[in-house]
Amino acid sequence: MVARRGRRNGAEVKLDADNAPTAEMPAVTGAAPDPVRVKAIPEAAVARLAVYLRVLSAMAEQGATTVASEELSAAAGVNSAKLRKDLSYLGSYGTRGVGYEVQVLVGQIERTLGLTRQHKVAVVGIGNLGHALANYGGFPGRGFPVEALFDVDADLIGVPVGGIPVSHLEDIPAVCAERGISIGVIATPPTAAQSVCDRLVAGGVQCILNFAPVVLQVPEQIEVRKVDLAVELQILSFHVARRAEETNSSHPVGNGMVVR
Amino acid sequence: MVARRGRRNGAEVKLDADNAPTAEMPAVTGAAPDPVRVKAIPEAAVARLAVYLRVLSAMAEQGATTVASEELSAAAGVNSAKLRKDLSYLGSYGTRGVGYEVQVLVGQIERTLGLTRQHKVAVVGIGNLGHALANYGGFPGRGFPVEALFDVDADLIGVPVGGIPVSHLEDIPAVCAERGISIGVIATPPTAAQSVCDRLVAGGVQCILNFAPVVLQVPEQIEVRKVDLAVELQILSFHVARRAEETNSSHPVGNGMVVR
DNA sequence: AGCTGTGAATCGTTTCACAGCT
DNA sequence: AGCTGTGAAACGATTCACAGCT
Repeated sequence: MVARRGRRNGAEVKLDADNAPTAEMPAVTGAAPDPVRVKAIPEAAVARLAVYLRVLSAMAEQGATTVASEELSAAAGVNSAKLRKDLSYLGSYGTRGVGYEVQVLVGQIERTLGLTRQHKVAVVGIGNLGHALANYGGFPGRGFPVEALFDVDADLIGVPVGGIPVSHLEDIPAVCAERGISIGVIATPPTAAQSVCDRLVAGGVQCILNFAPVVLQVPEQIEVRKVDLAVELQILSFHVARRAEETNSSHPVGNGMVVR
Repeated sequence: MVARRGRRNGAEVKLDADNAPTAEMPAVTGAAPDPVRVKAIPEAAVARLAVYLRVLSAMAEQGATTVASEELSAAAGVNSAKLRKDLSYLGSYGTRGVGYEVQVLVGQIERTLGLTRQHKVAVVGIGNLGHALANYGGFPGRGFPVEALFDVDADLIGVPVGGIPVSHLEDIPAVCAERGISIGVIATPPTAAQSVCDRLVAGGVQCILNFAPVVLQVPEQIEVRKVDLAVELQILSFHVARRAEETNSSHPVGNGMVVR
């Protein structure tokens, strides 16, 4: 079966934990009533689960009780094989010949994504973007209440935005710790981002969502996700350029970029 | 290495025989005078090029003239092998034994990403987020000037935001066509997003950056990128949950009551 | 008859490791 | 001696295709 190959000789050995994406390993759990443990879900699948969840919630609201992979996948913009594979990471919650029960799926995805508890959010940098984020007022569906706001601007300190008074950057560690913030959102100018990040970490936040265009340095147990407007636009720009090049496939060179 | 490239990076037709379980034929059949195209840059690499570009620009500002892969990769948060591979897609612009010339690299990346020309942007939905985006005033480094704003709200029509007067959603096609908008940014509530998207497409935009939590349906030549706050937070939530599970690996924690 | 769940094949990305140039 | 450029190996994600359940 899974042949395991040695590695030549190099640094770093990544302890090959056997997580074949589909294997029924005899979990070491004793007589656990609930098969919760098992294999890791691929990162890419996690992102899609969040999308499925939204689509399913919408369907539930419209009274759907069951849904087939074909239908759900179409609504989520993926193909059905991928959808089924993704859902299979959760366990077997579908009914062959029928489909999935919407409510069951919603529950399982919420459990898997850790949405059965709240995650308090702090927003740092109350400029245009931070303001917008703060006013979102408890991001999506209640699970992510914004409970702290920070900025450097003296004129803003104490002013409530979306119901929460703004505190000073220096108080990040204390306030985050005190309020039990678990997610920090950085919406500051790039120059301030790293120091803000350090303070958030000092305050005990576990994850950071970074809107500032900088690569943050964090201790390895902290999870960081980055949303970068400039990068998104530049990727789009690349595609426009590529399309233009393709359409008038007349000037293949001009600048010396050639076949490899 | 005779890999043959399909036309497009994403979609592309399958010309694969969908039968013989183990039979495999030397793919590529009638090779027409297929022009040898420039090797396409992997999608994943494109996103990183944008990051390298920013880092390089910062280095240039501080007077650096050359940089080695080790240094640049560290600053960009990737490893050096990946960096070198990514840069190799642009061509050979480094000097063995020395490194890369910062200015040369900046120029090549800009050219590759299509940043040598401007891409006019329209922002639709002037709520909190749209307002923030509009005020960015010509996104990153001058290459993406915001030149049109739209909303449904009658109170907003005509009011200038960040220097540009807001127009009505209905005028999207006409205004976009007239001003030569190439990128549309959707910052509306989810319910409006698809219709806005259709109008942007009608107005001739080639790419869409979608902040609304919906899966957009677009003609295949339109490139869409999505930025989804809820999804980002839920991914972070997943990691918090997984870490918690790992730390206390024994207790599935009963069954949390929920919130959502 | 229909649809899920999943091994196996395929495809894309990352990493290794070293030849080749400076 | 040092650093790039790159085949090839390893890894990871997606798609195929069908066995197995309802």
